[in-house]
Amino acid sequence: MLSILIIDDEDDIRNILRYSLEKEGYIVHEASTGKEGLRQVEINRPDVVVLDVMMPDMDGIEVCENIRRNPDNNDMIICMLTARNEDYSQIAGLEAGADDYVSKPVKPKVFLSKIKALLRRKGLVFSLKNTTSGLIVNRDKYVVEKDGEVIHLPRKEFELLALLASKPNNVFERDVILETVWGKDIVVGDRTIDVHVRKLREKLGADYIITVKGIGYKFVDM
Amino acid sequence: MLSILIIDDEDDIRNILRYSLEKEGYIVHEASTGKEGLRQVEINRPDVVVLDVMMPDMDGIEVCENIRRNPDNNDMIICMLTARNEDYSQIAGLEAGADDYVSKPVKPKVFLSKIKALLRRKGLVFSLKNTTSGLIVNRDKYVVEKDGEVIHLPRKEFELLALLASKPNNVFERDVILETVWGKDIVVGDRTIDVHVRKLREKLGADYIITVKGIGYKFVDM
DNA sequence: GCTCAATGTTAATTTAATGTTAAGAAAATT
DNA sequence: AATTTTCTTAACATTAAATTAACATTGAGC
Repeated sequence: MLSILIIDDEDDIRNILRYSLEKEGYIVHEASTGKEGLRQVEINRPDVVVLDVMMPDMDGIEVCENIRRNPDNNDMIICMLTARNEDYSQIAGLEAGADDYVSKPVKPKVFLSKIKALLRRKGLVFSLKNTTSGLIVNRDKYVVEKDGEVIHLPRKEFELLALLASKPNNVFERDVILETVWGKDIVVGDRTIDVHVRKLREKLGADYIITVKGIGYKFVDM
Repeated sequence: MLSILIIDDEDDIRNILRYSLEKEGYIVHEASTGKEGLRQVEINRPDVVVLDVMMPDMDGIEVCENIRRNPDNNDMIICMLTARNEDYSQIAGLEAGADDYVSKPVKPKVFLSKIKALLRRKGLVFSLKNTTSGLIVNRDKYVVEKDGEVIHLPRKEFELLALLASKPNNVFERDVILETVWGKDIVVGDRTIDVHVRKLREKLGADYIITVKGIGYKFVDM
């Protein structure tokens, strides 16, 4: 599961970001000062750090440089929050080792798409784990791990499972599944999805995928 | 009744969307240019604006910003139409204040479910959460939660409950229920609604649904 | 307290949606 | 090109869900 650390002194911002991120299934940690942020970086080793440039105790740039000073944190994605039109801090931030910046006021949707884009660039996206069910969908290796056992899945089956598992317990309508896994204007027969679901059920063993008749399918996380 | 304004220079697109939307009972207005669109926004004050990004006279982004510039339009839902894979315009659109985007070619069904989802999110339709009664109608998961217990409901039962619970204590006439849950020109026997109500009562336990003899039913929120 | 139309109840029936299978196209691999 | 793997289709089976129909009960208005 991907974890994200938010370092910002404003409670409101932290809450907004936490809300958006958690809704998408990320694990969120918070820090309200630069110092506390650095501590958490070492403790929690987040995949992404969202970092406000302007903070009372320590400049975001400084925090960023501090994080980068440790080579172990090379893979950590750092995204700066800057006040609108602060050209200088954006450049300084990137110079200090940030991967991207988002200007305030933060719009959740924009923010999320940036985060996702960054994760995608780093190849981290969708390495998502469904903790309770013990199933890991590993996009890097294009493989699913079930209790240590590695299950290879063909593309379509993998994409289908990845989609369903991206939001456990969420029902995906057949339309949506078709659009996402098969593509916008690809027309396939009525039974195609079912056959793929069948194969997934066969390979995964337990009843991870539930039919919601008349609507679609969902991946259940118990 | 909910009204929707379509701003797009392509006649075909407008016609397709108009058709889908009107079939669902929305009031549809059209504009073929950005300028005309802005005029109609002020005149008709639609609940939803569907906006093409690429238009000859005025960029969709620009139109979007124009709409948002007026705070009265804050609640207006803006949905962008973008060409396939135009990541940039999607993000730009969201930045400009759009709520969501649909990529072309537009599939009516997908389009409709997005519009409905947006309306739902804005609380314009089906607010779906019945606080006092401790019953949550969760459309994403397509289940009803009662004190933590999840109850799966078949489609018609779910839609029926969702409708009734969308306005607690409001009486829905049988006509209206039929039209909404079953559809405009579907004819079913006299007892069909009753049977569904019976099943809901059975599954939900308490008397959430009250009969108003001669009129219809209502969901009571105690 | 009758009456009757409206609604409740039940179980059988019908329908629509999905499950299953195997065969043969398509794509990848070799 | 040959082989293997993956994907799609089509025919048929199965099941959940929706509907009906027959009969029971209710309650508003007389």
